[in-house]
Amino acid sequence: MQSKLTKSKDKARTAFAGSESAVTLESVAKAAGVSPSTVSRILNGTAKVSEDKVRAVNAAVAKLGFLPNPVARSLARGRSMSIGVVSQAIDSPFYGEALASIEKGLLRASYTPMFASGHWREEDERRCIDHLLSRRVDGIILITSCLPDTWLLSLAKRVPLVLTGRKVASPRVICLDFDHVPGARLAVDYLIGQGHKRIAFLGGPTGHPDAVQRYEGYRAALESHRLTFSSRLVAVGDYTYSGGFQAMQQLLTSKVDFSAVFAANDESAQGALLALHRQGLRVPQDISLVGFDDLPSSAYTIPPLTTVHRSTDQIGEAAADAMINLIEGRPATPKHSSPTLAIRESTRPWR
Amino acid sequence: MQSKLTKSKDKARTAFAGSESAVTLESVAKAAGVSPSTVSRILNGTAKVSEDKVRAVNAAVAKLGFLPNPVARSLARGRSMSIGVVSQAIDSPFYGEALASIEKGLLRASYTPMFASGHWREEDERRCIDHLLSRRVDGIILITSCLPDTWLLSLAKRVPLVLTGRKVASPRVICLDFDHVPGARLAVDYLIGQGHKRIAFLGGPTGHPDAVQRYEGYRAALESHRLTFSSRLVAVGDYTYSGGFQAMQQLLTSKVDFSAVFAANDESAQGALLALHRQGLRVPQDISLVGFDDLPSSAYTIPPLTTVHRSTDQIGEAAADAMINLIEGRPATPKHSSPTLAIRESTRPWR
DNA sequence: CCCGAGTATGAAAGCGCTTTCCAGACCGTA
DNA sequence: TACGGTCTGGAAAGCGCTTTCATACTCGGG
Repeated sequence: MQSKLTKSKDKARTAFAGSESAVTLESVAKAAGVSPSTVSRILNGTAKVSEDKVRAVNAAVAKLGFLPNPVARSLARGRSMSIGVVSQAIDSPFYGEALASIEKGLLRASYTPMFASGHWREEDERRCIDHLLSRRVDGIILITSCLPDTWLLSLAKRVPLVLTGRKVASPRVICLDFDHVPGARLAVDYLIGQGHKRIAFLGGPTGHPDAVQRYEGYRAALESHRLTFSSRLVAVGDYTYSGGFQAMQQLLTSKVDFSAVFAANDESAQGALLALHRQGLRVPQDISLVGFDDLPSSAYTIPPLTTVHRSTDQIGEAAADAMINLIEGRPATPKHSSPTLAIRESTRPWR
Repeated sequence: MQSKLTKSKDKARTAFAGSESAVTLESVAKAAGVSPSTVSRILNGTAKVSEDKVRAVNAAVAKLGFLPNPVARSLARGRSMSIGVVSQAIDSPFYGEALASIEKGLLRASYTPMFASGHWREEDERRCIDHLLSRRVDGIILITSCLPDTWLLSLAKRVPLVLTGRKVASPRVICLDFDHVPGARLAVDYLIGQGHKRIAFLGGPTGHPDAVQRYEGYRAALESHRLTFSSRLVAVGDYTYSGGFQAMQQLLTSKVDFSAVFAANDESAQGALLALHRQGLRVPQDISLVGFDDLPSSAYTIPPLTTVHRSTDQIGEAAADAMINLIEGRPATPKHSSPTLAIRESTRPWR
């Protein structure tokens, strides 16, 4: 009854945080008849406080709908409880998913993510890192940075770092392997297993670390099956639809012979799909195609795309966990699951 | 033991903030031989200060590499210079683009966006609004909220709001029209202009404000051309690929007759595309299909999708500008550009 | 019954910046 | 020369919280 009423009201207040226009820790202290320090101690569990005071304070907190001011808290503690997440494009389909899972992981530990995008430009990336730093983030997660290692190393002196797609040795840095090499191998091995011998590679932007690793995986797979590599079978895209489209066209006009294509990401693959279609080539009857990333849309292309799948959920949460462990001084053991191949309808055995 | 504890704690602090520039406004003041207040005044331009002191301070700032601590600043000013942006899914292709442009617009005015996702669930959305509020954002941009108007109205009492896809009358709220109705009309008008008479509608989730408006546009277009509406021509999707796929299948198995389909968003349309393909129906020869949103991928579907295009850049920046104007008390005049139809290859005249 | 070891709690000192308040310098005018 | 007014810039009081330091107070052993 009474309690029920109070409860629902409280909930509403909290919901709007309307409660706190002026409710401070001090007012709670006054209401509870204790000192601010005691309230703080109770709220943070930083010291033992007698049962009755705890009750009094909790009651006051509930009654006033007190919500600690994180800004003041940050200032006092010297930590902002927010961590910067810089990716290259917040609106990229693949990274979008990863960001969503980072958000989830961070929030769970009550850190707030601050997203920023580097747009594949060193300068932009540097600028937004500066911005995050000025906002006093407690750590930065860099999703496939394009900055040089040395720069990152010195950045690590200012703030703990989690980064993907590269190895930088520092106690304040955790590197997450995104399995580009084994993923690419998986794809190409599969094609080879299907009897394909002449497999083209539709690469990502040169210099882009991910792209380089996927290329390496492609070459490694060929090599381990003793298939000769030919640079004529390689076309450079830029990870976009249009890049994939153009690269495919180029491959087609160059008259090289191939029966399968491994595209370094799904966006390229989808562009390639259209280019093939325009040439009257059927997938998979004439050409087999494998992508990388398993975008949500890739299950709905025509035909549905066979592609390398990684659990973005796990990736993102691993990144978030790694960061939190790093910050809180716990040992960080980024575990990760291996990539798998989502076999759909864009591939078939050769001949 | 005791010492060990202290030490590890110390280390932890260093890890967070310790190593970074301990250069504060006060140290700048000292270096420049003036008082902190003067430095603050110069930095913020809040009062007139003599030329020589300005020079001295600027020199000191440059020399020490002083970067004001935004946390302290927020606490003192009572404003955080950050604004909350809640969308339903940070990883949705369409909203992703909008978020990117909001980020740009906000950053330009040196506000920081704080993104959060509601996942189309009232509860989640409420929770993340709470979170943003507790972080003391200066305003909140809600991209197609699913919360009731009354709730938003009372939220507006706490914090200025910019919201899309609905009308809520309040001086502290700016509503941005995302042109769902005219956009949908555009699409359907086009199909009608092409001679189609039986046009199916592949809707979004019921109750979703955007979806409702797009549906309205569909009906309005039919009506204005005196085409009779039939509920049998309407299938409900959920804005996802698979939803579109299923809805299309349902439409197909229901044996209604139609020559064209208007899908309420591109993801649905792409799902529908596959469903049609599976049935051996060709687009556009057998069925014309129009989408909505013009996702980057939509130019690369097979066939490339005719779809309603809106300038996400402008939308996002308009939202950002509106928010900033609202906060800074300037009159906000959200201007917007009309949607256009990107005519590609998924449509053709009837018969 | 007293003394030292704990312990629960309050007072107060920050965290780094903004802003109010006030004193002194400087100007013009009578 | 004196007086009101205008400026400039320093001192200091916050912003709301954490944390150290100090102070009563409890308890058990000698």
